[in-house]
Amino acid sequence: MLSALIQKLDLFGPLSDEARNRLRKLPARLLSVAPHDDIVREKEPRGDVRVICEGIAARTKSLDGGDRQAVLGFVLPGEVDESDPLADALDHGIVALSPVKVALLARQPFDQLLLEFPDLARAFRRMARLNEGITRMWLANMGQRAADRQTAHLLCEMQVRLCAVGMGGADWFTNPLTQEQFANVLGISAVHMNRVMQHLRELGLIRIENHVLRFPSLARIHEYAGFDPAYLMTDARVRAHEQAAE
Amino acid sequence: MLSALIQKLDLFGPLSDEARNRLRKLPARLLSVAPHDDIVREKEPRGDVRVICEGIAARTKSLDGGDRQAVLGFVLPGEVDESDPLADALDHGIVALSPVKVALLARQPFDQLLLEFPDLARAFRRMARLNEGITRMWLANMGQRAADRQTAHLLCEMQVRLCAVGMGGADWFTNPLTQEQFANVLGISAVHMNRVMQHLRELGLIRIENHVLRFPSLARIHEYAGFDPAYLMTDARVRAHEQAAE
DNA sequence: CGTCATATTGACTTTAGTCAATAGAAGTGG
DNA sequence: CCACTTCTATTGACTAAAGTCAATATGACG
Repeated sequence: MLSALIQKLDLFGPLSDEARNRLRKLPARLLSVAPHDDIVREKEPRGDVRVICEGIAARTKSLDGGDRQAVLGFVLPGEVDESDPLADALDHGIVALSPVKVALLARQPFDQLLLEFPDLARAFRRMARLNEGITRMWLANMGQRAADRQTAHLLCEMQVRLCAVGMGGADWFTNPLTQEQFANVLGISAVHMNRVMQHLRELGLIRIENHVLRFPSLARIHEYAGFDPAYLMTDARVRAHEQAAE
Repeated sequence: MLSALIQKLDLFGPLSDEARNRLRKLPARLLSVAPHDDIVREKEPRGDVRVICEGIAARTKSLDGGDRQAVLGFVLPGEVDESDPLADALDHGIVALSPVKVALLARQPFDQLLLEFPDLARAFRRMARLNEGITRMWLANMGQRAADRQTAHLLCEMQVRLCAVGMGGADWFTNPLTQEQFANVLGISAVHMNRVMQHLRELGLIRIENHVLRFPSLARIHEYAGFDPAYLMTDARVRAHEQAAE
């Protein structure tokens, strides 16, 4: 049930077998959530630790008394509801974007485990730090540039991240989002999102068949988007992993 | 020299006198930086810890090979260059927005001090967490809403934060930024920024004399901006402080 | 007094939003 | 498997927001 989490943590600092086993044995319940439903409501008092096992969710913050819902980032399989599992509370909500399976881990034994295994706590902190970097990149990407560049950048990021959780390959990924959801993430209208997608297709930067989004040329869309995957730390994590394997 | 830092840390978790003294005695140099000059360059290898003592700086990320420079957040007096002082490196630069005085603390003794005084480390972590919350709020605020609301929101935030470092009062602050800098922060053009400012003045939401920006009615601009100061944790910090004083 | 940075204005272009309608795809019950 | 509903994608026409270019004030300061 927690294999996605364990696999991901492992990339951030190899876990001992014992930590791994203890994590696996934590009291947990599995929950299915339909797209558009809340996984954690904003301002909800801190409860169980939520681990996304399957599907994709988004961190959201509602504005203007609920009129708009800003998307702060994605939560992918293997990630937890709080960027820092030791934080007091969540200042934002989490909503399912696709059908999602969530594991609920009892808070108390979880916290206990982090105290017992500093390596585990460290892996979580690193994961949190990666997410902060991604948030900063989103902030830089959005608001500063034209919608088509933003979109291209987002797609590049999704390719790398979804690839890491088995939802894609070297130049493609299985797209879990509707255009309306993309629009919401970037804060633009759905109509405009549609036109941007067409534009990217006309430029030959993306191709879509079924729900597979493919980049005819990685180099070209990276260039167009100004995308440098360094901030996703894929390399560093792979390196860490390889070291661990030795 | 480090009084701003110590005062701020104190709000996040009262420091022992010893921690305070040791912090004060760290090997340090003081540096003056002119507006527009770099305090930390992006991708610069990790060096001394920089503490802003006076003035205001911004975290920035350059896009499209240096054409644009996105602003990720402010660094105010008492804050350090890295949100988490234990992080490996900085994924962004820091540039002075006004004349700034920076203290450079030798990295090694600083790290050592954090290990010796877990309370100190904890205060830094809390400060980092606050900054993450602010970044998320910026992400939500920008990109989603019209420029005049964004601007109003930013001004509300600045009032609270600058007030906390002695650059303002209950309904005003000494504005350290030019309109061009504001425009850059919000990712809009300087011309549009100017028109937005005029609009806010016409609405009676702000008033400017010399470099003092005043809100004729806190309630009205908060309402207009959809601003809720909770994310700045001013209350929590004040409470923590009061408890400490007992 | 002259110079430089900052703020302001006007005219015009581009980007994105809104409204409304239509076309396609996917899913459901019979 | 088909008819039907519903969600998703697409299009056109029009409006509003923001950018760009260029000129002109306004102010701070040596």
